[in-house]
Amino acid sequence: MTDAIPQETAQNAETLAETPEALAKTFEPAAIEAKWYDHWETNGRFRPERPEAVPFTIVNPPPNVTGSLHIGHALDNTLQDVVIRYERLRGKDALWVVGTDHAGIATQMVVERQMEAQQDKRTNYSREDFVAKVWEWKAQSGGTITRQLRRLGCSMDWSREQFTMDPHFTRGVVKVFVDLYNEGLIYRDKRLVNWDPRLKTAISDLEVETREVKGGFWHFRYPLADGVLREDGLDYIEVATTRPETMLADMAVAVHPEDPRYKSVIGAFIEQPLTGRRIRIVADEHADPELGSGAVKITPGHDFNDFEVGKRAGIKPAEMFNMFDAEAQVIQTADGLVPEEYLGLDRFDARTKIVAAMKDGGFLFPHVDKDGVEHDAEPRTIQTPFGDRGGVVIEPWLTDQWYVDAETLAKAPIEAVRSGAIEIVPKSWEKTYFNWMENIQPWCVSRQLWWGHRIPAWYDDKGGIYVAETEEEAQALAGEGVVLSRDEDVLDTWFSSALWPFATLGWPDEDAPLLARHYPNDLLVSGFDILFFWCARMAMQGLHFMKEVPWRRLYLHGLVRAADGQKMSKSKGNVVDPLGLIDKYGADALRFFMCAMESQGRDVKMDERRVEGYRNFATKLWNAARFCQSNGIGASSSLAAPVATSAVNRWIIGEVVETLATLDQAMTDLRFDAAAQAVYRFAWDTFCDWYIEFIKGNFDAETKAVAGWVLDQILVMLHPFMPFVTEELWHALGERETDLILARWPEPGAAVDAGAKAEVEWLIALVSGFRTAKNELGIAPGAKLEAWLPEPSEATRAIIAANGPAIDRLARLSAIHLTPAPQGAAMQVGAGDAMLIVPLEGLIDIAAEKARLEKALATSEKEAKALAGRLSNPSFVERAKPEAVEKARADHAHHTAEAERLSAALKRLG
RNA sequence: GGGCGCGUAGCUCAGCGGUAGAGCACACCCUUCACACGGGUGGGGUCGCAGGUUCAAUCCCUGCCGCGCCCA
Repeated sequence: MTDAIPQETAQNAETLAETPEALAKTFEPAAIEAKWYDHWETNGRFRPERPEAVPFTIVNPPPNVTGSLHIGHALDNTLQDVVIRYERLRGKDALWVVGTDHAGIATQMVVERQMEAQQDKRTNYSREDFVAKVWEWKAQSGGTITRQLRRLGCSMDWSREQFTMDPHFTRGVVKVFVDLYNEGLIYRDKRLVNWDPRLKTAISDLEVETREVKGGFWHFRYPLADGVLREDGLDYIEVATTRPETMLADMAVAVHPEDPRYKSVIGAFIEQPLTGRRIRIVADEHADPELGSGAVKITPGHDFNDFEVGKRAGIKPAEMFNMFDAEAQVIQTADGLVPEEYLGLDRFDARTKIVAAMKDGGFLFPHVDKDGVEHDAEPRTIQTPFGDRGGVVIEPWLTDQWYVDAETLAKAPIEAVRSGAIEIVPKSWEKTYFNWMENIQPWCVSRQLWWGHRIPAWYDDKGGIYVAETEEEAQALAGEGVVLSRDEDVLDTWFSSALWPFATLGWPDEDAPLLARHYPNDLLVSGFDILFFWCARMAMQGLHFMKEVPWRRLYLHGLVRAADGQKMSKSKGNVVDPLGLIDKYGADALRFFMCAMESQGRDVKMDERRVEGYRNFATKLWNAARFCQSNGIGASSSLAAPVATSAVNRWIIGEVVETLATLDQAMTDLRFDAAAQAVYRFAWDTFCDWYIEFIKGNFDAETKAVAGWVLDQILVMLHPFMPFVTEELWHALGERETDLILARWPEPGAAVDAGAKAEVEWLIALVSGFRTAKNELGIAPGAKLEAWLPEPSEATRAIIAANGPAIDRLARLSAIHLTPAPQGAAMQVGAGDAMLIVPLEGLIDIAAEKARLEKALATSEKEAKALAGRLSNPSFVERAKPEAVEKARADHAHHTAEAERLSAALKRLG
């Protein structure tokens, strides 16, 4: 194409394919992929200089530096690459930001695991030395996933690759923390957090997975103190719990204020059996009279519900008993009442021991099952919180942590989606988004880790807090001579990745040139599984700091599942390695599969046979190009469709126009499946199966020009989906002024020619009709026949006259006589309004031909009858849309005429 | 308990008011000079079930059954 965008035409000619050589018979992806990727990247093709062009921006969800490419990345990145390549071809200044995430917990775990393997551990090092080791590890192994993204063909701007712990990014993170603190949107608070006793850090609500675990419900006798009796005379209260060990930190027993069983003892005391602690009976609506005994033990320091009950009962968080250390082993409570024998026990060992002690003391009510057998506990399924990384049971633990006022920050993002400033695609996710955003809880952002962004807060020895971007500034705030120590904790990784859409563009530098041009981003493509973790938080921080939405559209795709529909997981052993699929079928085939299967709102089920099918598609295209090449059809020199006179050429140009419209619409709607299907059908069904067959043996100058042009349009339209094979063919077909990746999106400047379309469709009907008839009558497909067509319409006569060679070759008719047919048994084939007669006296099975025609007649009659029925219904004619009535009339006429032709044909057979 | 989604040909999936499609698989034919990773032809579906709205429902509404995910 000569109409390439000027600044890209000056290319290094040596890097382009030399004089076209004959293509090999089979398409072998591996060598081609490596060659072109390297060519694109080293020649800056992913981000050409286009200062005048409309910007288009996507930021890539940064994969963990620890990661390697899994099938979900393959889906996510394929979709982004398709969009970016599409927009780049359309001439936009397309920027695809790429980088990796430091992934605090995951990365620290990886390095610690390596140390473990060498009988070493993190705490053998200073913080600085350990962090240095992580950086070393990152330098060594951090590039795995970025290399793998290249194999997928992703055209990211590697020249600006980012890392969330790059100095400028860290500056952004620190500024955000300090600014939010100064605005009162970040604060330090003592409350219960989700504590992971394995990783020894707090985690956020989102990082907790609730799983069902088989557990027990133990019922205990809690004796009333001071000789108090209940109204019914009993001297104890029965409490039940799924976590008996927490009784070491019990601070109350709660009963419903209206519960008649306990009303009289509200305010009295319990003397706990094991600790001897005196705890008060409090009234609280949290206690459900219908549930168990109606009384619940309250451990405010170790249970989220109890924490609230405790606060309502006037217990301050600082006074709440804590009975666990960071590893969830029993420690002494502030009142010193935990018996020696429990100290140091793991929480689950403590549970066993406590149950035994209570039982021995006669304080356990056994559970009697339906067979009358006694058990210590009633078996129950317990909703149990687990850490998503550490995999152990989460312990609610009372600590000081940093919290973000998410509720305030969520307001603008909610409004942005409501107003349409952010469009969520598919729309069905909006409800989930609103539901979460509107019920959002304070976000705990501090993590007790070493790898990450250290919190910019300093403390003096009197508990004063100084938050500043640097130690000097903190010192200035505290005053000279005050001894400060920095907060030991780091920030939640998602706190930093929330800044990805703008910190990657240079923020907070005021003169960052990319920022104004590429923020807001145009689109974000992400899995729905990180809608809350990442997308929602980007929206919060983006709107707060940039005062604008981070992206105009948010596309959420599903998961890639195993062939049986199960979630892929290492433990199930059903993971499919995308690189293995690329090795086997090529990156183009895997990419096309991902697109073809990506219909909005549905998970993608892995189906290797489909990947294979799309590999076949690439080969099909390869061979079509090879055929064209061998017949002198090559690179087109025009963006616009060539001038065409023949019907077949005018028809195929119209088909390009229609395909392009379908494709553009699908891309606008982000319907990747529809887009892929449009190109697939055009390339295979229309171009290969019909157009090429029509032009075989007739390669005049016009046809060569049109064929070359159409093939080019296929390459351009298919390029976003299958970049490698298309780029290879692009160059193989002739000298080019630009690589395909920077070519121009089709602008045929032509329209559909209705006459040509009707003509070719008549020919297709003729050819198909003969193929079917021969097949059903057992006539060799290659047999050449002669046909008679008495009294053809003018249009039909013209088509036959103009398409002699094609009719001869495809319909395998040596002649169509426009005269009355000879008498005798004949095969009869319909095409449009014509019924062609092929006398085959003695050659065909008349019964079979009769059956064939009768079957077709029955179909036509059935259709005609159904339509007649509808048309005779007055309410249909009156109430249905006029177009529907019109269509029904036309269809009815068509089927009636068809039925007439078929009965006439049957009559001729006798 | 609340929310979302799914149930369409043997399989994987489109379609979502005018009477059902694709790819693969299957059957039959074809060593046609681009391609057997191919060409041609064909069989196969009461569109989960039951009601309702409508001239007309796979498509809209209600209920039910089954499956999955998310949040309590």
